[in-house]
Amino acid sequence: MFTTLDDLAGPGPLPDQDARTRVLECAYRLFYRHGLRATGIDRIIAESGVAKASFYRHFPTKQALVDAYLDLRHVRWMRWLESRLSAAPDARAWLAALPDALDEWFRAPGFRGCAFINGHAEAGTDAPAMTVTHKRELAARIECACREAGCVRPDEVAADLLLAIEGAIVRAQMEGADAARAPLMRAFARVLAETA
Amino acid sequence: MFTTLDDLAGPGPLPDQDARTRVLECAYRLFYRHGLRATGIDRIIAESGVAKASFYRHFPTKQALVDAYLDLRHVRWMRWLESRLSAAPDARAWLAALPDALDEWFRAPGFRGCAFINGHAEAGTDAPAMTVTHKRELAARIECACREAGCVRPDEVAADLLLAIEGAIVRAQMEGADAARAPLMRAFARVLAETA
DNA sequence: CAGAAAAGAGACAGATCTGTCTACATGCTT
DNA sequence: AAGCATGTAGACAGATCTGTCTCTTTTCTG
Repeated sequence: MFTTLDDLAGPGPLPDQDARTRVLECAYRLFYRHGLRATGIDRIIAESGVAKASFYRHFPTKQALVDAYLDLRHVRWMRWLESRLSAAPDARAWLAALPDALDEWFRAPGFRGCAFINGHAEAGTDAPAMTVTHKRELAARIECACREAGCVRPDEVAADLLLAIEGAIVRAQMEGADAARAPLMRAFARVLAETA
Repeated sequence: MFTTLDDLAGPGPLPDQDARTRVLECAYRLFYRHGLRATGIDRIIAESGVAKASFYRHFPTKQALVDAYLDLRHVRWMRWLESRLSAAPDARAWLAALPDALDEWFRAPGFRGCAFINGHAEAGTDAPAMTVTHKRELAARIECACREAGCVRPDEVAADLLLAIEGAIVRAQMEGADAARAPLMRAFARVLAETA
């Protein structure tokens, strides 16, 4: 079982899956690519080849579909990360390999930043809860690795690494992967050099 | 002439300014607060107290208004930054004072992240040019300070600082100013400690 | 086989959005 | 005084968006 960036991007066309899956996978692509507000229900219905009644049977409102999309994105992204770093022999190597994994993500075709940062930015007031939940779970995962690696202040180290990660995502989204790679590497090197 | 965060927020109600100013100031607040797509022309027209024909006389399309908003935001933000850091005696102090200035911004009422990151995130494909222009001008300004401060590789130092800044903006937007402050300070301290 | 659940196809409603248009008032300039 | 730019007020068009509803067909299950 190998999880790649393609899995993160979602499967291709789904000829004979059930309606809910087709809708969700279609929304998964369109929401990430074009944004939440820019993607209308009608378009999702048309491109997923599903009847309108079927859509509203599974997702009572658009917001419900947005939430399901963010949930799925969170699960896939975390799974991709774990899979991508599963070769690391210990927590220290896991942390050290993070920048390379992110750089791969930044270079993936169709990369358009973090779905949760983008969703949060778009929502204005009252952003979906999953946008911040995702970041907290990522922070918790990193902090766990820091603790395992024997850092003296794993919470601070994790916060520092997360700051660099968020910055790299934004830089890669706006200026391309090359603009993010070296600064992210140096930031990680500096932070991890300070700790045990 | 003193530029404060209030100036960055824009003036209050404008009873008897010309129509264009009222529209632009109203858009300035609504676009930042609620996002570009979420803010309709009709609402801007209603809240600015301007006739529809007057609006379209000054801004032929909504996109033109968005561009004018981003231009104005860029000018005000850069002016605010320069004013806020004008007390720094030299470039090194200017760089060292940057995190405190940003922290003030993060704590300002109504702070909702960077208008250009948000605008870029919302736009999906073909984001407004100003979103990336703003970041390039900020990067250029920081690099200039690094050069003035005698950094050996001002471009690299500036890229590292900008990465931390972007990360801090996103962290402050999603988790609040407290989550961004300490990591940003440490990131700056580390980067600047390495250079002359 | 019979009934129920799920799905397809599409009309429809009501709201909203961008943008155009007409009609009229005000003030400035020539 | 005449002309013109600017402003207000609001109807209107055409598109789009979310969500509801009806009717028919397929598919699963008891």
